[in-house]
Amino acid sequence: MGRLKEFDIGMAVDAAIGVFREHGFEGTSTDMLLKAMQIGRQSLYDTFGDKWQLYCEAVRRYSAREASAHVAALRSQPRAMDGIRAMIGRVADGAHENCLGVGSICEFGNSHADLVDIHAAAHAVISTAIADHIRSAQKEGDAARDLDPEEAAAFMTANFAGIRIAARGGAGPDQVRALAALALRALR
Amino acid sequence: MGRLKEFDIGMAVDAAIGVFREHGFEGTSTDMLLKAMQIGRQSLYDTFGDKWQLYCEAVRRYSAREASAHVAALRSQPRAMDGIRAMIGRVADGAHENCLGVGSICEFGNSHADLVDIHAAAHAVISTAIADHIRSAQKEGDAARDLDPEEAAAFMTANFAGIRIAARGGAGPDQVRALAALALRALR
DNA sequence: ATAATTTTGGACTGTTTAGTCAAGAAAAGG
DNA sequence: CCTTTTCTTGACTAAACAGTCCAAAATTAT
Repeated sequence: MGRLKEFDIGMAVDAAIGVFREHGFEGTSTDMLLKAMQIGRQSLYDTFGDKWQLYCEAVRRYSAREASAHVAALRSQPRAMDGIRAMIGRVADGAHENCLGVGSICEFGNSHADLVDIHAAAHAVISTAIADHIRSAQKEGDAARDLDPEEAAAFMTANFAGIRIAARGGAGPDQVRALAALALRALR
Repeated sequence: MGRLKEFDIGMAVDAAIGVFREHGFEGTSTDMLLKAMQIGRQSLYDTFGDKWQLYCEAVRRYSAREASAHVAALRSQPRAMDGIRAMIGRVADGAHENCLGVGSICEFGNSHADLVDIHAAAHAVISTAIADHIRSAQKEGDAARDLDPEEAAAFMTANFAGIRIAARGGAGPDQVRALAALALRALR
């Protein structure tokens, strides 16, 4: 049944994620990818098809992981509002590293169907989880009753992007934390 | 004293802005620029130096115009908080078109000194204008007293980016307006 | 007019790009 | 052990890339 792959595909995609999130799709050459992934040229094309498919795979893996981390942070606290605080705190703490999701949307918008699907899937997971937590927080008396949970969830995810871009633009940890605090303020 | 330029430099830069804001720097080829700007190759290099300098010029022009528009919206209303509302409303209304400032930060972060300076200049204008208006709104009783005006201003600009990315990611006009309303909510 | 100066357009260059080809190396199944 | 399948390596290709060169055209100042 033939030879086995010498490299771990997950690891290779992770390395590709590292390059793409820093330089975007257009700013990344195949040579950069090969060096970072530590694989040969043909291995890349055999395994992933072409640069675009590898990019999609990277965005997919990144988004899925990011979505799980968001949800995990949400559920890490017994009180719903504390979970929301933990989630946005996690975003603030990691904001110094560029986000592949934001970069991908910024670079391509919704002009590529396959990419749109990937983003939509991750966004659905995150949004519904946040909306649920907003509803719980409303019941627990920590969030305003007049908030629309879906709108509030969209507001949170928009603020993730805003915080990350602020950080990429040079905002320091204190400023980033202040942004997170103000975003939470809109919920009460 | 030699021949005069046949094209208007401002117009040409505007055309370049249109291409750059849609495709980013790396995603734009010189041929795309020449076609959009309707000038010859040599004219581009004589007038602007190279692709990077043209890009910087485009970002500079775009940022300056955007900053003026923000400030104008702020000052369009007698009451400070109404000005803030008008400003974020303007962002929401134009969010369907991609922002070159956001795109530029997303693509290059703060890794290029010249670009950092351009962003810093525009950001300073906008931030101080917003902070001033927050202070006025506090005096007029429309904004919470415990807000730090600089933090609140940074929060607003971060939300501009968040709103624009949400729109680029597919959010419709209603969703975008909801995001703007929630951002304002954090101020009171 | 004419000379000086500058723009302009097109051809050109060397490099980098994404992607392919072909031959050899390695390992699983029989 | 040997065949078959797959992976790996490096050379290769054709196109796109940013940027340059040069001669012709155009316009102002003298």
